[in-house]
Amino acid sequence: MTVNAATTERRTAGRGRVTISDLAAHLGVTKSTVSRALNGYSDIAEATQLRVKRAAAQLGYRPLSHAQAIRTGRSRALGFVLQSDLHDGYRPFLSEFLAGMTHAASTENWTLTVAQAESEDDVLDTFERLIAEHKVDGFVLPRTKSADPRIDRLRAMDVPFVLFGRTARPDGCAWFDISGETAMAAAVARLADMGHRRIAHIGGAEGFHYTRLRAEGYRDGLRAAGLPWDPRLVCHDAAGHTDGRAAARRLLTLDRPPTAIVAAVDLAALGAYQAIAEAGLTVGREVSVIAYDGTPLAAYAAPPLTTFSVDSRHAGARLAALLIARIRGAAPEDLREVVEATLIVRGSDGPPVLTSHDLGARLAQSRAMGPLHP
Amino acid sequence: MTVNAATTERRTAGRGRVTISDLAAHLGVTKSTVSRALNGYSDIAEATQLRVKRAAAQLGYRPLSHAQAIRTGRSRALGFVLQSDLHDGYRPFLSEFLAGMTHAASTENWTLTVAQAESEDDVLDTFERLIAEHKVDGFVLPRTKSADPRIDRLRAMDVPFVLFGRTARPDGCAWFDISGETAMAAAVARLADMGHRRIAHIGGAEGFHYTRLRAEGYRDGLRAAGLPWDPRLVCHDAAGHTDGRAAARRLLTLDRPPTAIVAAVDLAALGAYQAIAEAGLTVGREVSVIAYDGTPLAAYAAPPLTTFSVDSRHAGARLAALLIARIRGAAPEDLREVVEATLIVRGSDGPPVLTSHDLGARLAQSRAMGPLHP
DNA sequence: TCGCTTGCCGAAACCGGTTTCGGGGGAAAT
DNA sequence: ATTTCCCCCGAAACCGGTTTCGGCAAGCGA
Repeated sequence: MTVNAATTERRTAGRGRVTISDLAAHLGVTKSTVSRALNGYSDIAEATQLRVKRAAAQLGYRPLSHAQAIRTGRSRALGFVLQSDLHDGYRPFLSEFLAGMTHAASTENWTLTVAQAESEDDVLDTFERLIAEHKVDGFVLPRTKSADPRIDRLRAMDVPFVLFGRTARPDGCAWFDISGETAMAAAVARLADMGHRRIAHIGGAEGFHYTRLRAEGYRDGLRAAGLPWDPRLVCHDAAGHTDGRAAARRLLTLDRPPTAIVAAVDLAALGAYQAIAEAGLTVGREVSVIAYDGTPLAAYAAPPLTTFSVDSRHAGARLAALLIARIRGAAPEDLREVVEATLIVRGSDGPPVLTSHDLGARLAQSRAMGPLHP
Repeated sequence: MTVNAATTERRTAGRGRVTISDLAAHLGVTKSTVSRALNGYSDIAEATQLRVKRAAAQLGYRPLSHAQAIRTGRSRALGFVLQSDLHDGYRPFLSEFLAGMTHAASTENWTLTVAQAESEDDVLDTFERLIAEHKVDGFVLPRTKSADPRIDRLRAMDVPFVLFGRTARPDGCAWFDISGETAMAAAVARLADMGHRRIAHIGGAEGFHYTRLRAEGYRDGLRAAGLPWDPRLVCHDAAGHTDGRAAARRLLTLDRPPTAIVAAVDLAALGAYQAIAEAGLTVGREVSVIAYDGTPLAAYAAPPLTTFSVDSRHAGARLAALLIARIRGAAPEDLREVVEATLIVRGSDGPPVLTSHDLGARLAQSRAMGPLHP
């Protein structure tokens, strides 16, 4: 205290921030002691650790992550790169998702840096750059594909990452996901219970693993209900509104059309709405629809869409926590979580008012009389 | 070259990155020379600067922004904090906006770090924290209010910032904005040209400056068309679908109801759609609707919504560029841009099929007969 | 009593940059 | 020919942390 009185006088320049040297001088120890005490090194006496930590809290000392990074190579930053050539630019959940990630990150005093890339190759380059410049310590990968080049690259670079979603070759991967397969199966079960016998599936964009899982869930649901799987009832690669409309149009020209549709994504379902209306039918009566995503606007469709809601904010928060754990060295096998989506029952599903046979007849008749004479 | 041969041998450890020392050794100069050459100091000979820059490019040297930050206090990072208690959680443009910001930032080798706060006070605390820890050098402020506490705080802290939107007291502020006022005025002009004489306005959420500007634009449009401004025709504080529906319901109970509605936001317009349908009317015939935002889903409403589209990506890019310029010392008065929105004509507007008087009579009659007998 | 281990902490190097200071050397001035 | 000035650049300190190394003192057994 007496010896260090002079150095204690040294005023902190930068914005009044208290540095590790200030803290050390205040305590009458060296900054190396402070550093090791705060980082919990065992060669610092328990009592000293407590004293240092208490003083740090009291003086409001927070280490500069940049300064740490230069020595440790770790910047306490999570990376998130969004790929903007993915044509389904509609992401109402991004805001919630980011909020979850940054909230969870900030509780550990980590930050989130987001980058952007034009193409898949550009994403990989961005990974390289961000890692080379130590700007981030790991990545959260949204929208995982069954075969995902990003995973291969990060694995090769030995850079920590976590998936939002699952993938075909899961070795070395940590993830958080929402079970689209059980949701789709539950949707089929619900419709079968209502009396539907012809239930179609409009699948999501090809390549993404969730599309595969949801299609499997649809199949599982049929099997559990004792219904046959008919390839004519499943449509592939419907990413958006237009695709969904086209898919539903095709389904309604079938000899034995479906009386219910389970869509992998809300947007496709909303497209199907339009096709159903064009055919002179009413959603929720002649044709039931259940979808997945919980898009807010779907609540205002006519009729309001019955859909599975996902908690994007919670997903973001879990992913951030998992990634931090992964960076700290946890094994990826221990960092895998899958939760259930929750069904929001609204007005687009109900018992069939027509059998598939009668529905087919009615559609054939209206086609013969022209679309404007139902 | 001969003297430094030994030091040149020193292998780079960290991930094979080339450091300033590597580059200096390679060139046979000191790292101070390299640093000043790359930063364009005038006390380095032109020829040397060229030689250093060439070698840096060739060897792929990129300074570690952390290492720079510790001395300069600048981290080459833009801050963006999203406030998650803003109930209008629907932000389909966030993805585009972020893409624009990060793209522009990365061309200057800057990054974007996003944070999150639960409340307005929390936002201010987050500002303090991010600045104190030198994590960002400035902020982009979305959704500016007429009186915005964030602006006051950042002004007081003397931290650079730019607004997405304008504000009531613009001194010291830089901004990028899209002119909602001219858009609203153009909408009124368009409708007046079609023959509408009673044109209503459904205003946006109270407090946000864009709401005020769009309301002014509506008024300007009326004045230019020689139409009177009637307070009964303007609704306030409609942030979302529900508010928009309520507002339109009220408008349709007026003695002389509007034959056209200009909505400040798409969501409110979509709510109005529902109220119009409930009243047994058809959007685009008895009641025209023009809105603002360019929400993608509005293209699939029935009828497709005529609306003003904003280029969120461009906005993000410009804001990033402006903020970087601001941080580098440009005067805020020189960093103000306002661009026009572009009208997307779809199916929700057209000449009135009924006068306001006749429409009022018809609505009164259907109210008397009950809502189910139009 | 002595030597040896062990616990605890200080001194100093280090990370990768930036910035200050000072001096060598060539050109212009005397 | 000498002085002066200025152009360049090297040497070293510095930013705020982390980590290595070594040494002092207390505790232990012999």
